[in-house]
This record gives sequence, structure tokens and C-alpha cells, in this order.
Amino acid sequence: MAVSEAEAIVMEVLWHAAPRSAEEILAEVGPAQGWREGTVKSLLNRLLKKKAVKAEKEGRRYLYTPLLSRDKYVSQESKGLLDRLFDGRVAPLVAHFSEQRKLSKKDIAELKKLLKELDDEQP
Amino acid sequence: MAVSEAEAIVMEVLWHAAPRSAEEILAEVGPAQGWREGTVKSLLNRLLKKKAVKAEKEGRRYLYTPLLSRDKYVSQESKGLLDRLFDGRVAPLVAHFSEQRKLSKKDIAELKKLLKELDDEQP
DNA sequence: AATTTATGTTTACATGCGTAAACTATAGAA
DNA sequence: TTCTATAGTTTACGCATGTAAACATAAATT
Repeated sequence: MAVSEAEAIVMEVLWHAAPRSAEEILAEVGPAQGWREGTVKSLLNRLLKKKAVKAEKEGRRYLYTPLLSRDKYVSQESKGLLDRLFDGRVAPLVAHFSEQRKLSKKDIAELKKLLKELDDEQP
Repeated sequence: MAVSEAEAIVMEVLWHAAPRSAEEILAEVGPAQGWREGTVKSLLNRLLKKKAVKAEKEGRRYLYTPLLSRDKYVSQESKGLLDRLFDGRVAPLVAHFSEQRKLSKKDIAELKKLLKELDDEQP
């Protein structure tokens, strides 16, 4: 089952640093998201059920660690979008952003560099 | 309110050719999706409520036409993903696909062409 | 005119999600 | 030892979604 958007926000905290306690996670996302204790606890439980995180007892509480890697999550999400909207191909996606003028100078520079590196790999 | 995934499949039919009747839409997506009549009708009604399509009476039935453009929809979806996962920037997204070896030869060629065109626009 | 057929409209129902309150258990504090 | 603070577990509730069935209505057919 898929990790939902709210759950992904909790995952981001754990991807950034793990293991963390529920309390630490709350401290990190609660204020920004306007979430209470119960909300974070529910999300953690759903993530446990989905096997996206694991919990290890540490004293009276649990410390949570990701089982699903950010890379894997990002891959799934990106591939989903690509397949649904761009027939699974990357160039049309970039072309879309280009048409929308959403490519920054920095993006363009980085893309050039990336392509050059690909050339160097496979001459 | 957002157009859901199932709704987007109906939209794709209309983006491809509109106006279309419910019957035509069913004929086009029903078999592939395993959807019955009622399902397509429900989706069309939700799309109407969301103002993503409009309906014009034609004889005893309605013909549906998109109000939301595919371009706008694609933009929203893409921007959402980009913001959530790549800090709003395109280059890291492409880098991700590159790392996952998801860039085809064709993608690479097209990206090069695209970047060259951008150069030519703004010399 | 009565019945069947084609369409659209209303209602349904399980599941997931966002958001939590209520409940429970347990380790410290008094 | 009893009370309290803390952390996890259970239950809740409204809304969206996927997936229709049931119902209403009007046109076409018998």
C-alpha cells in the first residue's frame, strides 16, 4: 500500500535523521504542519502497518527507523507521474517545464553538466 | 478540488477528442479499465461538480467537453511532485532518473536538442 | 397506449486519509 | 503505595475515491 502525503512528511523527518522518537518527530513537524501528538502517532502506526518504518523499544518509548528508502519512494512517485502523464519518458517532462518557463538558469546549467557527464561515461 | 486518478483517465479521453458522450467514453475506457456504465457516469458527474468538464445537451444525451486543459492538469501534477520531492527544481529530478538508468538514448538526444534550442533562443 | 430501451440522477458502500480524542499501561514522584 | 506524567494503542469521524446498483425519465418500439 502506498505511503500517503501526510505519511511522507513523517518519512522525510526520518530520512533526514533516524532513529527518532515520536516526540522528536512531533517537535520537528508539528508546528509547521499544525499537527498534534495524536496525529503523528497515527501516522507512525500506519507507517508501521505498511512496513515503511520499524520501531525499536528504547526504555519506555520507541525509536522509529525507515524501512522504505527515500530513493525508492522518490522512484515510485516519479515513475508513477512519468507513466501517467508523459508516457514514461523523461524528455517530454523536461520539455513541459521548459515550455512553462520553469527551467531556471541553474537547472539548465546542471542539465548540461549532467548530459556531458553521460557522454563522458559512454564515449 | 483535485481531479483524481480515475477521473483523469476519463479526462484523457476527452483531451484526446471532445465533445464525447458518456457512451463513447465508456466504449473507450471501459474494457481497458474494467469499468461499467455506472462508474463512468459517476466519474463524469464528479468532474462536472469539479468544473473540470462541461456538458451540453445533444438530443437525449449530453456531450462532455473538458474545461480543465491537459496542460494545466499536467502542470499542477508535475509541480506538485517537483515541489514535494525535488525542492521545486527540475535538474535534480532528471538526475534522479539518470541515476536510476531511466534515461533512454532517445531521452538523452532530445534533452540535448532541447538545451541547444534554449541556447539559441537566448544567446 | 403500454412496454422496452437509453440516459441521466441519486444513493450506496467499502476503503483510505487527515485529523485527532479517548483509553491503557507503566515508570517515576510524592 | 498511590498518584501522575508519559508514551503507545484503540476508536472515531468527516470527506474523497473507486466502484457501482437503483431509480427516474423520456424516447422509441410494439
